[in-house]
Amino acid sequence: MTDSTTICCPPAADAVTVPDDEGEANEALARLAKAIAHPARVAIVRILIRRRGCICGEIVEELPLAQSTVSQHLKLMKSAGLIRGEVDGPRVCYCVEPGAIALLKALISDL
Amino acid sequence: MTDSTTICCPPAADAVTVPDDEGEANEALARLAKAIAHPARVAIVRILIRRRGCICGEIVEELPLAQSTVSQHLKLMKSAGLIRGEVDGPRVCYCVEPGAIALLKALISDL
DNA sequence: CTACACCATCGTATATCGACGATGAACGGA
DNA sequence: TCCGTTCATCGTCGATATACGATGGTGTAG
Repeated sequence: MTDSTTICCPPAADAVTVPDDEGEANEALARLAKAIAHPARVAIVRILIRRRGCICGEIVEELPLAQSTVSQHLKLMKSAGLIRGEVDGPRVCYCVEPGAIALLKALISDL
Repeated sequence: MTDSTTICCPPAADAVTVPDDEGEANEALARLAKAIAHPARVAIVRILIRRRGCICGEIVEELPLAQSTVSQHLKLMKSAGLIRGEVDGPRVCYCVEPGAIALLKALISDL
């Protein structure tokens, strides 16, 4: 079974909890905005959303960047809580964290 | 006439044009996201939205930052096209660029 | 067990950010 | 005209971002 779509990728986004405190909301928005504040990272997020299933090596193939550079971008977004990565044998399965995307959308639209 | 609300601050956001090309959309989203990828800048944007009128020295008073630091953040957001600044005598009137906010919201919600 | 594929990490170099104090430029009021 | 207010810019410093090649670690296949 090498079908990556069965490994990770949570079901869907449930309720989003926007922070009450404005300072916390500012920090959360700044953190998530920074996570996509680069064209390559926006492209990665789009890829992860488009293919519901997760990937990693395929991302490298779709972008004009070195493998180490893509890995760095993934690490940055993972530490920001925007994406998730799970090991599937020799490969790693990345996917968007649904709650984080929903929170980002809520924080932006509440502006 | 020192009423700053009469100086700048455009009427409202009209139609938003999201770029067709995905690469351009990625760059636009990354540029706008970077403009708010800092808690202080999110706070500034909120201030500019809350008071419909524009400000500048008042921003410095509301934030725990030096005047030069606030000026740098304003410059960064202005060069990103997120805000606008018009001279009103000795003071400068800042306000949000409605189209840019609308574009940001559209790009995020289209994710 | 060996070899390969996949990905993370390290090390490096350059550029930008983020903060501050100090200085400069523009304008209005006395 | 001279002064005070307001804001931008300069110079500096440490921290972070961005990119790459090289290396290492882990798991699968043969």
